[in-house]
Amino acid sequence: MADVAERAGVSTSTVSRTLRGLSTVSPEVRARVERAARELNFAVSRHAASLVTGRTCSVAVLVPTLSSWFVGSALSGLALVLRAAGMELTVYVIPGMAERTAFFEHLPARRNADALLVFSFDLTEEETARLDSLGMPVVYVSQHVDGRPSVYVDDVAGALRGTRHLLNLGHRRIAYVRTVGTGGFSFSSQERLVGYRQALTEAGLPLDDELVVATPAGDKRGAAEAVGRLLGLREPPTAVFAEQDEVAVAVIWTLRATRVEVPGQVSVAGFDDQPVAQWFDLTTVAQSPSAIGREAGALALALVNDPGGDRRRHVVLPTHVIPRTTTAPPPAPRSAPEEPARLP
Amino acid sequence: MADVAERAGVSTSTVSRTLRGLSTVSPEVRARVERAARELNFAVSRHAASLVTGRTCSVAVLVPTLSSWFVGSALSGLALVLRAAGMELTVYVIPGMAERTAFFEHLPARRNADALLVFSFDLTEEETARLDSLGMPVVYVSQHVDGRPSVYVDDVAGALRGTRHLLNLGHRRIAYVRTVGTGGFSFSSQERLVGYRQALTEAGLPLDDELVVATPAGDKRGAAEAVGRLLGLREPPTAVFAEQDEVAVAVIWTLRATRVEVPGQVSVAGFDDQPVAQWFDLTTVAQSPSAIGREAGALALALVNDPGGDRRRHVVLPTHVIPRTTTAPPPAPRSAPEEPARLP
DNA sequence: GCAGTTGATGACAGCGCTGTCTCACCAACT
DNA sequence: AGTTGGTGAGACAGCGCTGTCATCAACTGC
Repeated sequence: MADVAERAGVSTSTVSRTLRGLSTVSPEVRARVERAARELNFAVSRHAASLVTGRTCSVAVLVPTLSSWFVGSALSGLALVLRAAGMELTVYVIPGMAERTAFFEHLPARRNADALLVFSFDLTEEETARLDSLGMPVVYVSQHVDGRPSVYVDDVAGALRGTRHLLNLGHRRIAYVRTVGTGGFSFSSQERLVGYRQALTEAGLPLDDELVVATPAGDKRGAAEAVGRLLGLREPPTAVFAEQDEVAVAVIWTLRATRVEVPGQVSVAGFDDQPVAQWFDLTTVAQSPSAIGREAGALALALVNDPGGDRRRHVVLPTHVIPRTTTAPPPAPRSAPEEPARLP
Repeated sequence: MADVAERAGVSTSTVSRTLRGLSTVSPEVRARVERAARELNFAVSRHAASLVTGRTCSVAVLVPTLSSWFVGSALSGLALVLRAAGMELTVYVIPGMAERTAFFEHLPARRNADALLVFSFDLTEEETARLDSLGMPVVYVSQHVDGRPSVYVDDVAGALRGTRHLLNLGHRRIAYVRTVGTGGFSFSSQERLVGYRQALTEAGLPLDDELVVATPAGDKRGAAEAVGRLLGLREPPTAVFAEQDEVAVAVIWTLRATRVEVPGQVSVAGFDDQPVAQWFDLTTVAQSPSAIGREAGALALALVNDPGGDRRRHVVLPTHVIPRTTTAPPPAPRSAPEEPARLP
């Protein structure tokens, strides 16, 4: 910076003022400084600046992985908002328990970021308390944490609407496929199941536990097993609502491999509207992870700029059903199809 | 840090030494300092430290998006290596041309990272020259840049092997589906096409331009058109090699919707081994983006620690064919199937 | 027993900025 | 002419660390 000052024939103070866009610099001087800075390829060191200002101009995020559609999309949205605000994005990836423990013990984000966004962990009380001690705004993404700022989609309403869509088509036996074993990465499964049940109750239908099966996400064999169980029921379902698109796709795959027509004999709907849903032309409940990222970013920035802001604010994002071609009215006869396999 | 020093009854120098794990601290003092630091919830400010050491302990990456399987997986691998080295990860997302121009004009990573990893952009000469001026190691990921460290998979060999797999099954009319319009995000399409051609030439087959069609990635309609063109040929292909799994899946989808059996009538192979390939049981050429990320991270760290290291080093990663159930020998008669649609 | 050596610790400058205080200068007043 | 107020610019301390040097005690060996 001293070099720039010398070249422009001013003091470092003036260079600093110019580069930060402060108003008390005359146009001629400003031009001189800017030219000198460009010629010397000068960029201020954020680190040195943050030492004085106490602001790091960067936001940290804690994510369980980077290779998931949800996290990737949300971070893309977040990055957009941050760039607009001149903030950088630092990512802490915590794939397992060991890393998680280490993170919460050392809290490396402390003093190295202006805010922290925590993605989809089922945090313990201790962990949230630990984050409180960070002394910076912490925004919880895709999870509700009481009394702390959170951003998430309305999973209950989404599953409710998705199930209603199937009910409106005339289905009365609607199965629900849960996912299990996502390893601390909370996928709101509880909420979505609640929405499903609510829709059935609303329609005056009984809650049949036989119709709720579970499978590990992204595991074809698990899905096949779950589907087999459903088809083997005395009164098999005419529709399946899957907690995630990935599972819905696996279900469709299995059904078609078993020569069960989708949607002719069984309708299938998913939740998320991942890209794969479009390839499969899958009826699904769409959420927008990039909107979640944007909202979370905006909330974090607001809290950074106004530390006295309301830290109990929750942002709940909507979902909407996208009807595509994997759902249709149930087969006309409505007799229990003991023999589900028959070709057209 | 002064607080910790006071509490432990030592000087700040000793605290610094202890917390950095330097050896010249007696065990008793070390224990005292560590306890004091824990009690006060103290963590050194990387920013202040970097001001003195000149090292930021963070690595920057430049990516076109975060919501792609490849980038996400590679970053996960990278994050792993960086965490092991105590480095942080700062992400610059450059989704469009405007952001790209701004990035290369201001080079915000300057002095704020120890190294930069550039993902899959088709950089101009000017842009690489600009990055050279950064004064820090720059590693190019998933692209070859002459004279600069690069990490990428051997796309030519991959496509060669993938095509050979189809040849070995007995196919002689093998189509290639390229992707277009990925907007500055280089997907090595040229190299893969080269490998495909090489395999055909090797087998003594002619290069028929009719058999090479293009479609936008992830666009079902484009894929349908491309498939339509192939099926409409006087002598349609018995196998399709797609540049990416996404495209392969779209091709299969279209084929099956047109009542063409896969792999009965037409075999389809992809490239990447994305998760969707497993759901479809798609034969594909597997690459490991997380290995790319790990290698790139390791290379960057090596260059940071040894600035005199060989900056011309290229790391080329292997691929391997995963035969699954979308490829099979061509239909026996080998007559030109004028009427491709027929059910079993 | 004393110079030389080793090991543990403290004092202090300074990394590259920013915020505050100060000052020179000029226009617009009494 | 003298005073005031406002504006643009410079001087300087200090943010929180680290690296260097100085210090001092406890040894070592002749």
